[in-house]
Amino acid sequence: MYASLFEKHEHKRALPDLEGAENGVVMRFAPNPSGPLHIGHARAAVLNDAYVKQYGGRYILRIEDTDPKRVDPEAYETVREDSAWLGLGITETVTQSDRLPLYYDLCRQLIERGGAYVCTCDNDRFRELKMAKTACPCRGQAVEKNLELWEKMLDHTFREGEVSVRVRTDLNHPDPAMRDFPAFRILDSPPHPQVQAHVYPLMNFSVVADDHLLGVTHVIRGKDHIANTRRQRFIYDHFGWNVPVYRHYGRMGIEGVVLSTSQMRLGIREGTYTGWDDIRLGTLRALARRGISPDAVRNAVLAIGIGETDISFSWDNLYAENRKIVDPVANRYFFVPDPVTAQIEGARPHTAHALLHPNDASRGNRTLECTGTVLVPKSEINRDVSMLRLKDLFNVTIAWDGTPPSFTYTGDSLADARAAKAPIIQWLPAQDCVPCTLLTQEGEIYGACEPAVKQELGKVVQFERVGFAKIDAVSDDGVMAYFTHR
RNA sequence: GCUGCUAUAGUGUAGUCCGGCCAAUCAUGCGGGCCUUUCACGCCCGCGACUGGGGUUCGAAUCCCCAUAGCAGCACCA
Repeated sequence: MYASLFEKHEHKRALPDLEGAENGVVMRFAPNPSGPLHIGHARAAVLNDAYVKQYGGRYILRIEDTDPKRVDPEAYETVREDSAWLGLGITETVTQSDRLPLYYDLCRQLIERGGAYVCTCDNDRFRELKMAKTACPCRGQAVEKNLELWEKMLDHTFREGEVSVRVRTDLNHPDPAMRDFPAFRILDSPPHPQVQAHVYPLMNFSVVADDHLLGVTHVIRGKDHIANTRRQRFIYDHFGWNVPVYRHYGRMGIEGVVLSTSQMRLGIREGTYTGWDDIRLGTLRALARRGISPDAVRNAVLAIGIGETDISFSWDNLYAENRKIVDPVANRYFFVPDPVTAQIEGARPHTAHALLHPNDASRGNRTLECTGTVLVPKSEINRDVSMLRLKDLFNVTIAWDGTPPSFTYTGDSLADARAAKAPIIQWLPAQDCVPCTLLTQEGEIYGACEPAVKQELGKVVQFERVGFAKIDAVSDDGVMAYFTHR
């Protein structure tokens, strides 16, 4: 199922080859369970996914929840749902908080190998020493002493902030970030929602442990991890493990939406946003609600690729991808924004038959009964126009002999309208239409649409001459739709 | 400040490793036209870039040096 889809993309946009991937790969997508996935996550998720699909292998969803401060209990499920929406070919899911004993065991081994020591120095003090390239007193402790202290960490002898496990690296390393970085710390609060613990690995340790244990062969991640990759290298070397192949893509600037989880959460709590799928947010749920297809997100992200340069995400490109997907399937309807009522003199009852899709007559058509009074967009009625063509219906002249202007039927001929260069506009029978609110990122547009739109709940339609819209809710009061894009 | 990375049109991207086939690819965007009872789709035409300066070479987007700009990291976050 995915194969055919993928080949279609692969035909046009091949990702660069990964070295050592010929016999298949094991890759992973490793988000924090702190909230729903957003476009930034989608890049990591889709890129890794694409390579697994290209070379074959396993794709691990690894939920990285080793900092209880950054865990939202609901996000475990949210992350899975969003991953599924994106169409990721996840073959297995692991959660780091389930694996604490594994990390503890490896930590003991690392200490035994002399690759780590337990440090009881004050944080600021250690920092000073680190900057001065000098060893702290703990660094010279015997392995036995370190093991003893490690046991005391585990048995609650120490409290938060009093002790940490450090990886022995190179104190003379030119980059201070490399020097004896921490691997474990104690966190007494808040409690972890998933597990009872107080000793937690830092990301650099748990990532190495899991990448090794799970057999990860290739890692594609953002360049904010370049320093971590170098740090993690020290741990691999202590254990003598094989290092995966890494690729670091550049920073992606995304304008116009909120991406910060804390900002989103705050806004939702305060009522600024309606929820995680508020269309002003950059979450995948928000995109879905607006009618962006997951394949459009995939294609847009794959087109960006794994370049190391910093880029700005292009909504235009995403919309173009989405339009390719949605245009062939979206039914067309009339939506009249900011409507004015026009009574048309001399109009006998007409029935309009408009195609549901202009390029596919087999989909059938919709019928609109005009009895003489119609709704038209206010923006189309101005003194520059003397004649209008109501699309699929007939022609009307406008006379500005008073306020409001008067409308008169002037025949059915499309050719006449063309000759007069009359604008062809959408309209609705005044007696047979429903209120419709179109929600855009800029604000709400009030109007009316065809009653048949109610049957498109959950789908993307095209409001002719307005743009694509996702039908979000229908009720006796009318229709709520989200503007997707033009 | 220290450590490192990157630099092709408005945006994204190909080409850079192994210099000539690149007066630079594709997509998107924008402008114009055709088609069309939508300002959608489709088709055609056009606009638009190798950060700057040196050097090597018969020849440089591609190699070297310098400059500039941007970014990342320097957390008991991931």
